[in-house]
Amino acid sequence: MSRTTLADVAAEAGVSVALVSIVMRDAPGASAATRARVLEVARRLDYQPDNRARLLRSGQSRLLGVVFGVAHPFHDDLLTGLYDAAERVGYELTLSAITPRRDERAAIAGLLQDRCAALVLLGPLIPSAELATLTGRLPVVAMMRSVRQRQVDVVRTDDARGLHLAVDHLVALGHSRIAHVDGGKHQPSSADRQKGYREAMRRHGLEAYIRVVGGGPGEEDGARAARELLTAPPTAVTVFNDLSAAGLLDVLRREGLAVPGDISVVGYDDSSFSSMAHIDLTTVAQDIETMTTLAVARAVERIDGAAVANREVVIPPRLIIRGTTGQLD
Amino acid sequence: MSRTTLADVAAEAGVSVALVSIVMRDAPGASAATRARVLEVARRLDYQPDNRARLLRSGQSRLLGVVFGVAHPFHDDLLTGLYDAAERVGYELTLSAITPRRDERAAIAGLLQDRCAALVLLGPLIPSAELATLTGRLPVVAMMRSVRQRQVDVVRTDDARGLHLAVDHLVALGHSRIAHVDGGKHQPSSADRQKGYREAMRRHGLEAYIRVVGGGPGEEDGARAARELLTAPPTAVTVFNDLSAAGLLDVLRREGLAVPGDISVVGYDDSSFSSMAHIDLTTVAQDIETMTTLAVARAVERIDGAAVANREVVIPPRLIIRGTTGQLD
DNA sequence: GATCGACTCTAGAACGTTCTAGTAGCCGTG
DNA sequence: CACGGCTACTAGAACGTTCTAGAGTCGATC
Repeated sequence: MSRTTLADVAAEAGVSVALVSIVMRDAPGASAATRARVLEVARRLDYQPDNRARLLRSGQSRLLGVVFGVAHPFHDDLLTGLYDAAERVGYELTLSAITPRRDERAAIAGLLQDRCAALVLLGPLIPSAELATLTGRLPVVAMMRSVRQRQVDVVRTDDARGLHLAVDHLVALGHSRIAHVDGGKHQPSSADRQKGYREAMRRHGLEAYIRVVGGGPGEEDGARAARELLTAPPTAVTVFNDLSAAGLLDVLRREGLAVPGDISVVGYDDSSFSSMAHIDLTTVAQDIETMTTLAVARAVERIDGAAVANREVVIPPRLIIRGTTGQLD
Repeated sequence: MSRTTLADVAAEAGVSVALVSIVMRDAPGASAATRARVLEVARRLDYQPDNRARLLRSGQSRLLGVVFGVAHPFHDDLLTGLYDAAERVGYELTLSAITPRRDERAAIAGLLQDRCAALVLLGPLIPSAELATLTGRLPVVAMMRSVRQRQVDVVRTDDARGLHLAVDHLVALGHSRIAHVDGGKHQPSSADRQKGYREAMRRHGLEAYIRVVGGGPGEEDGARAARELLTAPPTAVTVFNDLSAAGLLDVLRREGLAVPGDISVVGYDDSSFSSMAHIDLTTVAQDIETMTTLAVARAVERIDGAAVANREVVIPPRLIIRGTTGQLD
């Protein structure tokens, strides 16, 4: 388990440590001949650069810390996009997970001592004041949540507009008794989505039909909401997210309601599983590629000390019409 | 964005750098009085230790690299357990994800230059020879997959036995026409589970009823298998994993089959979503806590250079009986 | 043939920490 | 009072890298 270092390679190749460093970094200052020879020796000795020493010396880490939650399938989709975006700009990602027994604060603390250059938080739940104090130490980009504090950058979907799209679509199909399953008070984007729902209903003159049932981010929350709805089923329902919608769908179908025959359902997120044939959920898509690209770009701008014009970027959502919504008879 | 270092704290507190280091590490060699004073100054200057420098100097990194796949919900459950287990033995975790555009090799390469002390791989797909070469550099523990090469440690569930449990349970309920939905040739544990199914069927004298349909690890694979089964439905089916079982269940129910009335279904993994009321899946549980604890323990033993008696640890599974299996009329 | 510039290379300091080897003071013991 | 053995502390090297400053070499230019 002995690590070969620059010094080993240098000794073997008969050159200085500095020169080997130059070659490994592909920096100018070495002849083609020695470059080849050093590379050959490095390969032979199975040299692996030590990132830690490298970052320690060079000061800047080209490393983004990402906090995600194991309970959120949609976070997996975002991680995929973040890896792509980071690679494009030459950054690495370090991940820190939130688990049932490891909260957001612990996840963030883990990243802080890794000296990453900036933090990207997926739907952070901690108070925004706390996020603001973090910015004293490094740039912070919050995704999928708005933050009042001016120091924190935000990249999010226009969630109110997302629910406008959903309600408009349902109204166009002839629905008026449209309910909304909420995301619960712990979900940052929950309020915006509910607000969007209410606005859209009012705009269509349907305030009399406004009905919000308590829910949450998980499948079981949707299932619970479905049972509550069944007491007096509406003809359509918009749901906080896809996972919750999946739970709701399952209960509805099991109780013998046809979707979309008896009731139409719209989810939110366009999680990768929502497109699968057997779910086939009409949903509001967050533009993952744009969001992740912008979040990474924003983090890098801050790291580079660039001036940032609009600290809050709001991306328009897209309605994806699939099989869970249909014309009202 | 200026980070305060040990030297800053030392200067402010009027002591040496070494003493501050002692205090921060909670090591013996400082009086209670100075300890308190130094801690106070550190807090006031908002000192954060630099993990990189710390690890660089102390040689051993107390850091485990974990490779997981964003497409596998069960991996999220394992991550949860791994975090717990690592914390108990005083190790940290660095995660590296496999995404649709970032393969296992890339994920591993990312961890290697972080100089983590060992690698824990969740159901690795790369050839075992390649895993073996990795062990030249650092200890490697593969979970949920057997590896012939002697250098690689393995912690896995006794998958064959898992399917024995499932088949035994179904037979006890009166079933004989029991089919198995496979995990596909890319899933390492697929072969063991299929083998277990065949053995158990034979043991019960049911070889005539053996029927294996092609599947895979995802929800859509299960849905596809369900459509294939529908041509001549068996009375029970064992499925490669829970995710696939969920897809299968959905298609079956949609086609009007009652579960477990017309057909019983057994999953595998006991993923967190399988216990939810609306899925309520009978399944073979992998013992997450034991597996993750042992995987971490094994990694640590190797790091410490301890001799390892049995390099392959096989954990017995447990059958969790829920609502998708029932007596055959 | 001296001077310049480009090119290749090297010595040694730095990054922020831990570790080794020590120094100084103090107390108890014979 | 010399000695040993604590306790509290410190100087300085070390970890593996990058970076700065500069030293040689060589050919071209004046």
